[in-house]
Amino acid sequence: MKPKITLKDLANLTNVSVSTVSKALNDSPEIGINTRNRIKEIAASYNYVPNNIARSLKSKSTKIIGVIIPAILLEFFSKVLYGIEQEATALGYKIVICLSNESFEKEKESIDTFINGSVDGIILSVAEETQQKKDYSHFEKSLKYNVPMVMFDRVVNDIDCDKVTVDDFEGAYNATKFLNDIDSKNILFLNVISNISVGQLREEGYRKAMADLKKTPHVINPKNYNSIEKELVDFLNKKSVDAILTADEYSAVLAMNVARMHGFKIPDDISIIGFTNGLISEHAIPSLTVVSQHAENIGKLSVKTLVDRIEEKSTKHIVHEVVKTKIVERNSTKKI
Amino acid sequence: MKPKITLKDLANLTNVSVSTVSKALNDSPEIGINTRNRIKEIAASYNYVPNNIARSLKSKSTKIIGVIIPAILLEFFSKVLYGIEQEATALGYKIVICLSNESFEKEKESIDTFINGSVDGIILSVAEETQQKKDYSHFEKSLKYNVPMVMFDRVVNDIDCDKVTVDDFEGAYNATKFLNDIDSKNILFLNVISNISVGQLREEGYRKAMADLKKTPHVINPKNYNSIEKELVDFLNKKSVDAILTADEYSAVLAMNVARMHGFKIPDDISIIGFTNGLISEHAIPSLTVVSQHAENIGKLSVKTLVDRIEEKSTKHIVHEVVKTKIVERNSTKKI
DNA sequence: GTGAAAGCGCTAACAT
DNA sequence: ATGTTAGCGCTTTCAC
Repeated sequence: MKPKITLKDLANLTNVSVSTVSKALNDSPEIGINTRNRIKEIAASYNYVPNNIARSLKSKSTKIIGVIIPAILLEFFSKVLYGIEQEATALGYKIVICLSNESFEKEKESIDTFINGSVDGIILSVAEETQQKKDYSHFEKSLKYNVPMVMFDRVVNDIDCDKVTVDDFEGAYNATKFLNDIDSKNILFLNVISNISVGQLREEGYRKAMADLKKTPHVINPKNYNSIEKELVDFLNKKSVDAILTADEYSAVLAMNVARMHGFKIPDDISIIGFTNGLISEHAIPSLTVVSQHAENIGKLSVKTLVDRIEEKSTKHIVHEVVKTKIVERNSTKKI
Repeated sequence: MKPKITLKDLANLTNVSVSTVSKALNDSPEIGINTRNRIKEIAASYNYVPNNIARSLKSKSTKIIGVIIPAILLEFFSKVLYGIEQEATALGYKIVICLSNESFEKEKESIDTFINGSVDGIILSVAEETQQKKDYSHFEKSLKYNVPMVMFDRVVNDIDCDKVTVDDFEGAYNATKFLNDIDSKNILFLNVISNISVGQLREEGYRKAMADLKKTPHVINPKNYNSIEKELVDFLNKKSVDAILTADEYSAVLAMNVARMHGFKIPDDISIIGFTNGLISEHAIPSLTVVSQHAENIGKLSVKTLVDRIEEKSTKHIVHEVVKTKIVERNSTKKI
């Protein structure tokens, strides 16, 4: 990569000082309009572009937001990312992305690379492994370094930073009520993600709704997607079920297939609702009724919150924004 | 964001000079082992982290790769991104991402923000609008600035830079042969993306295969997803068709549904193959046979190619890597 | 073994 | 209206 032209080069070329060139290019009124134009022309003809690194060093601001997400292949996160990028661009920021791939170590390393001055702030969603280890020292570290940080979706309550979450509790609560309203008698909650915060919140919302409805809750927590079929079949053989709420999207599709293979008609015999409004819900047959988290909005709101903090427009208090969920009704639930 | 501790602060704290501190922290043998350790301890206790911006300014290398993709919500691109991130991390680089959202202007702006020294190189896939306008001046600009660049998937042949593509021509050629091998008589090519390079290449591959098979090619080019149904139905009513190859993934699912609604059994009456191995292919019913492009590998290979160029390990010649496609056989095609 | 000094490219306070 | 100078935080050559 051959050296680019610098202010100094331009100064030589134009026979003025570096500062004059700098001021001219920044349209400072200090410089006469004619020299200003002359300098600009020469700069343009040499394709001059100011070096951003040098600027950042001087201004102590990079206009870059560091983003750490657990997985890009989960559609939810790529939607959030879409929102983040849009809002960041609108506010004049760039984003640099690290993927933790659900690993504690990678998350920690990512934090380290962000607190060395290369970003103005951090947006992140906590890795699964971190939530299990409950080791949050790296977050505390980044706070100690005074790098503004906002956590979204998967957050750690003990960490004193801005947060943007989805109302998982209420979303599950409402979905349960919804199933009840379409006359479901026995509602099962299928939770493969009980190891992460959002999974737990959704389960609590379900339990609360069942309690309010004076119904007995039924929950199964398969270890992973492979064990769903067996556990679900076992349960269906033991108890009668006419509605299933799942903590994620993919489980709902699997549950639908399992139920159908065992002779249930959907939605006539069993209604199914999943969490997350993604491609596979839309294209499943029948299409899946889901609790939508407005992923894009979460991304946008995270950026707004962070930038407010960076530019110190926001109050000193920690803010915790909660994005409301919405039920998107499709064909996996009975119409009444 | 309160000021962080610097080398200078450390120098005061330890009563040695800045350069001594710098050398000590970088484990220079010039510095005595005892002072070295003393300084390191103090640095650690003050949570010292070297400022990366300053380093970059000095070293003229950022260890950052700029990535410009047309859309993050297309699964193909998020898979490529996954590959890019993995390989970049492995080679000690970070990535910063811009989304062109298929817009010429955004793509141009993104290039501008990358050629100001903030990245060591650029990886990109060309926006749809750019391919239609055929205005490639911004790419020429970035080349003039000597920023290494690699284009992947959607590339511009006229631009003199490294490229990584999928063998779209061969992929379509092979898929057509595959359909012929399972005894399809009338193979239709459904192409909604004839406006971008890869769509054209796939169509050419199909036409070549049909020519080699001495069959008459049949192609329909709907303007968008909404017009697929009508055009396809019109065609099915006019001609007999027992196999459909589509230029993308989503069209294949739509085609499958349209065909079924019109009384065709899949795969018994019509076999269908799509391009791109994504979630919806896997979860469609029946699951879809596709031409897989190995998105992740494309990402990894792009990074390797770029880093070779950045670190000048590669020869001076432009390289054009071609990733082979593979047919993933599922249930939308007849078994023989 | 340690330090002084220059310089990466830019900005801005302070001369002139 | 233009130039001089210092300095952002770091590395590195050269001197002691």
